[in-house]
Amino acid sequence: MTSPGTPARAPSLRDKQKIQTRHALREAALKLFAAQGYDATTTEDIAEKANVSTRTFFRYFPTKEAVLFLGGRDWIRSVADEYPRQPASLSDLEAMCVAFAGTAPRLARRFQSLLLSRRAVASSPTLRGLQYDHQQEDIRNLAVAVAAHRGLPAADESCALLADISLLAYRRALDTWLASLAADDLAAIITEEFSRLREQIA
Amino acid sequence: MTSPGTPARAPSLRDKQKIQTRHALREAALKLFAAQGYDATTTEDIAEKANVSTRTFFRYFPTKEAVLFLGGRDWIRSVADEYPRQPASLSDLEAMCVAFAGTAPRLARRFQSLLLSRRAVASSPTLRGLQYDHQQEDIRNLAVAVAAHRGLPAADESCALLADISLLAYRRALDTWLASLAADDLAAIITEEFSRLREQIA
DNA sequence: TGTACATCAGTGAACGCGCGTTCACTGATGTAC
DNA sequence: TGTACATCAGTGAACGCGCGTTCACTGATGTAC
Repeated sequence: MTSPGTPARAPSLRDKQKIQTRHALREAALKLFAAQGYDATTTEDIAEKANVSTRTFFRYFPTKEAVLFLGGRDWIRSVADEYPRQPASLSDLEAMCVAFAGTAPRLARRFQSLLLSRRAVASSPTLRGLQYDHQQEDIRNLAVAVAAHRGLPAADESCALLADISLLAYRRALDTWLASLAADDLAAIITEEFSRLREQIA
Repeated sequence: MTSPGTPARAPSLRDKQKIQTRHALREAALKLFAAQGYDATTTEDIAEKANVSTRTFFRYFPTKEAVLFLGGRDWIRSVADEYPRQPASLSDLEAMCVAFAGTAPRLARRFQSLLLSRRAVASSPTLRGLQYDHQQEDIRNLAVAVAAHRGLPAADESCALLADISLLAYRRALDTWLASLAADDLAAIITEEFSRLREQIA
């Protein structure tokens, strides 16, 4: 929201410290959640690890949940952007597969933090619920991209279904990848999962 | 767990009262969650509506979450039983579709309570997380049935994927059905969703 | 460049609230004889 | 069938705990001159 009226000043020292504090809280929370579990970690623990007071925690995040950054909102956007650019010779699903595989390098760089995040989510139903919400949002966003590509004014059931299936395949690939504990060949795993998908439906 | 050593006595008055109390708590909770939301409903509210003390609530359920009965564990079992009985002339996915459609009448009878449950789940991330967990369990159970049908010793990735996709289609059908507020033709909606699935993959 | 004031990130302490537990008890139901 | 005792569902009150809020404050950073 950098409105035209607000010229982007260079970040002041204060701004940098704020960013630093926010980052420290996020990082501390992620590590603690992964290590001890979400419920076993108090906001006090997080604040302490980030070297600020509990009170400060709540100045940065309205709730304990909010400290976790689950949404890859820029990530799904890049998939949605990539999808319509695929050649018309590919089927819808093939195009989707390529679009997802294209994000693999970016994800590979976040491997460690994705692992921590996964462990954190595994520790708490609430976090699984929030992750589920993000998935639903991803489906909606991707469905809109599919609709646009098909020249439809809005996403219909079929667009949403394609998005849903594709994200399912992607999620399964991601799980396999993270469980393998090897930070490479995510793109290959994604491609494999999509072809398995075609096999099972045929 | 009716062990052979414990002959099933006729339920005593006490037993009946216990069942009744448990049922009253479940019912009260479901209605309150659907009406006011999960977080806005206290265990005290539930106990009061069920005409027992708060203390008694926790004698029946270890946590507030536990009062909701989200799992259709007998339901997924019936799908899993139905699936291998389909004629070999059907494809895996067609067989799955028929197996799911077969449970439609049973679900139609629970229409009202499913609607309430859906509204409750919509009100809280925690409940969505628990529902997600049940979905994962359903996938595993169904995958085992697929494996058995295919003569495999254990469920592999392909079995799990087929189960995952099928449940996805089923869930989408269920959503459409519940959103339509019409308690009939669930089987038709399921069949339609499965054929849409085939279209999108082809 | 230096001074005076304004802003604002961070803090401490006290508090409200709901979940879930512990303890000591009551009274209805069940059982032994 | 009737009495005496045992069991156990339900209760009230007090408490611990962690999330999240409110209030009043400090001291560092930013800005106006």
